[in-house]
Amino acid sequence: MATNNQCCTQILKKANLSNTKTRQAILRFLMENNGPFSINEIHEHISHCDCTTVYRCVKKFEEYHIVEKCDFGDHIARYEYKGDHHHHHIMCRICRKIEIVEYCFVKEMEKILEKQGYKDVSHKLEFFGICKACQEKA
Amino acid sequence: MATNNQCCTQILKKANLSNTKTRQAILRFLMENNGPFSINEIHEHISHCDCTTVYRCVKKFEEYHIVEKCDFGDHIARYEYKGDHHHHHIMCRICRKIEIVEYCFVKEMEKILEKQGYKDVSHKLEFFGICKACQEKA
DNA sequence: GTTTTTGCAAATTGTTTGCAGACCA
DNA sequence: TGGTCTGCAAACAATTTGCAAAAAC
Repeated sequence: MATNNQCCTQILKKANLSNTKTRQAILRFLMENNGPFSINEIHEHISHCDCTTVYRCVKKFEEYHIVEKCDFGDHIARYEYKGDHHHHHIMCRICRKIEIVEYCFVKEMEKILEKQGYKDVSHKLEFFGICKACQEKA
Repeated sequence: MATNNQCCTQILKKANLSNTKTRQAILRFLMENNGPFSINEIHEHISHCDCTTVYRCVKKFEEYHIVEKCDFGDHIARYEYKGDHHHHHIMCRICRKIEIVEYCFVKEMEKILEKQGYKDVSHKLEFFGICKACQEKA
């Protein structure tokens, strides 16, 4: 516990973010539990803290690349501690439970997930970049 | 024009959806213009029709697999006519312009998109399925 | 003529903003 | 002490819902 708090402090310090109790609590929650969490899920696990603060903190964390925002197309932003290894997620279309997917090629992954017991697997893949026009403007 | 309307009528009939002017107009707009469009974009191109109706129509269309919902993580749902060929999209992080991506392997695709002039290409890939627990409940 | 769809207004939900007081450096 | 962070309330924006009138079958 002490070690985890120290770890959070280090991360915040490294990013030049001030080290408040709330920020520590949020960051620690995200570090100790893997998988993306909604603002409400984070809020429920942090004692005495306003939802607004959670919004503001995770936004700051995202800005400093400490956490990553995930989007599953249900209008709910979810945030995940950005560990060192690249992975994707699978969400159950019914219960919304999220699990981690380690593999990294699309069609093959779908097959593997089906072998693991998921039914009707599909995926959403979107790319983001900066287009030529915007590069020239900048 | 007449042909397109006939085509829309056929699609609606096939899905057992009643064939109203508004539905025809929305479907036709989506069929004639490729790429995903937001509710507002659709609404702007349809004459004399309420936004609510657009929401309701595209939802129905989605339910009947006539259109597909796309999500780029900006809290705006976009809908695209579901043609026969599988593809993905790339959105400029700055101007939000969306283009179609034909290739289908992630890391390779990023490289190809960079060669085409996009900068800082990244992607979001999420899977959806029905988990074992939910299969058993059903 | 019955059912479905539409338009309008109001409600809902996730998220953001403004401001005064509390906390951190 | 000076600047940043937090809590609260109010604002916002995308989407949904309720209901009566209009259109489709």
